Amino acid sequence: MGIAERRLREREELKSKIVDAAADLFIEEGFDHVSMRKIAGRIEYSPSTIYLYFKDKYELCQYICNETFTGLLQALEALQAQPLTPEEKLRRSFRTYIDFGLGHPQHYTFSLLLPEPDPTQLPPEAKRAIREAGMKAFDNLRQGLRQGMEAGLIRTADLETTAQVVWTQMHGVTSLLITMKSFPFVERETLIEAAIDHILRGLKP
Amino acid sequence: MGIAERRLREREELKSKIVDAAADLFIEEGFDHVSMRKIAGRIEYSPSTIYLYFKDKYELCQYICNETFTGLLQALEALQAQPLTPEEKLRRSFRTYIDFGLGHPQHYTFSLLLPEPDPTQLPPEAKRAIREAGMKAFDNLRQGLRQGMEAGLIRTADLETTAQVVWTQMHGVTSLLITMKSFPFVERETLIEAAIDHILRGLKP
Amino acid sequence: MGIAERRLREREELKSKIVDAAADLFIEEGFDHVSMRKIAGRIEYSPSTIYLYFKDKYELCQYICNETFTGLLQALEALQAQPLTPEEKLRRSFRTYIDFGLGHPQHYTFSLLLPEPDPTQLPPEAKRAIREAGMKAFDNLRQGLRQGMEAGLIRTADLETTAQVVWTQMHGVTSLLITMKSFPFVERETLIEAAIDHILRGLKP
Amino acid sequence: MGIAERRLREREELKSKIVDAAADLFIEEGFDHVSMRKIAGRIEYSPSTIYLYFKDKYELCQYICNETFTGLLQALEALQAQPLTPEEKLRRSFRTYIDFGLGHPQHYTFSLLLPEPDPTQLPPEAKRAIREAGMKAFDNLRQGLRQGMEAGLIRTADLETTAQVVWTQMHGVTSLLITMKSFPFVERETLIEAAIDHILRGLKP
DNA sequence: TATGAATGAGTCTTCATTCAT
DNA sequence: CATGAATGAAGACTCATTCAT
Repeated sequence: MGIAERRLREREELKSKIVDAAADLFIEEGFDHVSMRKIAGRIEYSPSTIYLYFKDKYELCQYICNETFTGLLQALEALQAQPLTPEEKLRRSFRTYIDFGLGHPQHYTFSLLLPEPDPTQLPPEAKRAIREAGMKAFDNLRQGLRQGMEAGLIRTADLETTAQVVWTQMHGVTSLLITMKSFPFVERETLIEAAIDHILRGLKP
Repeated sequence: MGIAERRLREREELKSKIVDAAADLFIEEGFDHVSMRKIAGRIEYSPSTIYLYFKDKYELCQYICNETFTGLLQALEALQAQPLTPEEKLRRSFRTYIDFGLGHPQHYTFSLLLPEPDPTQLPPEAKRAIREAGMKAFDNLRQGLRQGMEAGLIRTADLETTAQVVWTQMHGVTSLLITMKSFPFVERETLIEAAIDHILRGLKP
Repeated sequence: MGIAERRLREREELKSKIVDAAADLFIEEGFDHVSMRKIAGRIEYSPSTIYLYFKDKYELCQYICNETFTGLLQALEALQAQPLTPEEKLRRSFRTYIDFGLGHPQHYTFSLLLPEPDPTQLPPEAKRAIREAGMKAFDNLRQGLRQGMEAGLIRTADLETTAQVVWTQMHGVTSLLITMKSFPFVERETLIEAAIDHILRGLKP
Repeated sequence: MGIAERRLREREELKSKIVDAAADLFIEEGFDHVSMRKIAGRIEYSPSTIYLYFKDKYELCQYICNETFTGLLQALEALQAQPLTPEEKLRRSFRTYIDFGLGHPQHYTFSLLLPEPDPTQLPPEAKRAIREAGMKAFDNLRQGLRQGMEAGLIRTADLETTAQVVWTQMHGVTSLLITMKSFPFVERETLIEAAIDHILRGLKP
């Protein structure tokens, strides 16, 4: 059985290698300019090997995005578990969201920045799967805001609308900082904190 | 003379056709998936014909973007000319920006949503040209905020930071509404107005 | 009739312009890289205008080559008319040939350097016409050698063979100097004179 | 093992096929008129297959030329090893050079006949590589002449100039016989021998 | 006479994918 | 399990040429 185990382990390792190489390339070159050849080249395997692990380019993408969005969700949930004031939780979860986006720009882009109808031509089913984790993260935000309203920290208003507005605003900073690398933004830290302050101020009762 | 005029008109018409077809395709498929062939096919001309009107794919893009950004700028400037209170001007200019983005989603996308390093590999010079009009529009926003601060309508803070934050927030709604067509947003009008209110509230002294 | 004359003159002038521009481009870029567009662009006329003067690219070429070979022939004939010793005539006609080639490298190339079967795909009839003048020039050489033999300046041998050998040798210097621009030849003048000396020495009785 | 061997052999065979087809086409149509498509068509493979064997058109060319120039060099070196008188060596090396050119007309053309600035637009580095073997062959000639001078068989003169003149003369016969297929040359063997005699006579002390 | 418009055939090249081994 | 070979479709772009005006 040692043999079987080793085989399995090796299999997982190669899959990881593929995913990592692909993810790096997404970041460096963007989805459309990542080719199976380039991925294969980077890990020094043949292109056809990738097809033993992923049905096609799209499945590979889907896998990558799922994998990292799960990361966001976990970070947000970990936050809930911490002994913080609701306000602090809120502020920190904004920051977590933004940092996540900036830390995984290509996945963020892939899932939230690309316009529909889908320029990547991902099969709809794949796309749905990719966005699922995003939805869960959104849910987390909604819960946080609800608690804030219940605690009187946040002016009462339609929860869903409020959550969506807040989301758009977090997304605003995140995406422009990714997108407009060459824009002469003020110091990044300053901008992010100012944005978060602005959002919170807009939520005050 | 009638002849020359007709020729010119026909030329303009075909140019329009090309631009429209290209813009549509950008919307439907994204920059990287628009090919000269596809554009040509859609208008039932030969691919080489397009080259009589645009030097290359990049020039075509640049043209499209310039064309519409100019539109935004004009709309914003028209607003300044109107006899409105500074606050009203501000609110309306937010709305104008958002509506513009939603009304020209692909141009907006093309100019503001695409991540860098540039997946389109537009020559930097072209990119710069495209963004110039955007810059002017941003300038317009900055002036509006300055007036607001001077009039005491807006809490005093670093003008540049404030302008950038506000921009990210307008961009947030605009881009998510474009990007996430399938997300179960609340009624669009409600969301936009809530977002603008939220931004303005965050600006209050 | 003044009008008709002017028209004719203008026609000839434009034809000249075309031919000159084309010849320059041949020199600069070589036959295969000269396009009708480029020629037209250089004289600031439209490509289709050229077709009013030449049936196609090949006819244009043919014209150019004929034109300049005629020049070689004239130079050689002028030499015959001069009061020179047969030996001097021979030496000078070698020099004339070589200088002509170096002075019109592209025409020389076009007519004498291109391998057959014809990479330019000139219709055979056109090619024949181009080479006709070359033949006349060769004839001139043959006569010179015959006179040399008759005068006892040249070792007697088969005239045709001798003429052909001499031609290949003149062609050797000429063509390599054109072809191998980057080869570290000794000083050009030295090389040419040495080559001519060598040819003449080989001809001595 | 048998499998791997067969694969390797098949690979070499296809590579040969490509090279042969390309070389034939170069001969028939000239560099500029050889397209990857045509090569592929001739061997009944798809164009993209060629790219599995050669990076691009230039690499293919370079390969072809290198391959045959190496042949010239070897033939010349083999000659040096033979127990011949210096004079005989000289005469035979002239003959070897000429025969080589006539035997590989397209490679000869490609390397020595094409005018510069380069109509083929080979990247300079490729061109350099191609010409290197040619240079070595020239060196071989120079050594032969030096020995001849030292042995008193050849009139003493500047070695470099002499070598270059001799080269141009060998090149003269070779290239005209390639180029002017339709010229009414005297019997080829006669011409070649006469040319060599002529060269040697010119070298006599 | 001159031209602007248009095109079809052709250029090199890249890529996702399949298949036999 | 992994791969090397092969391909067909598609990519941007150029060019000689025709034709109506």
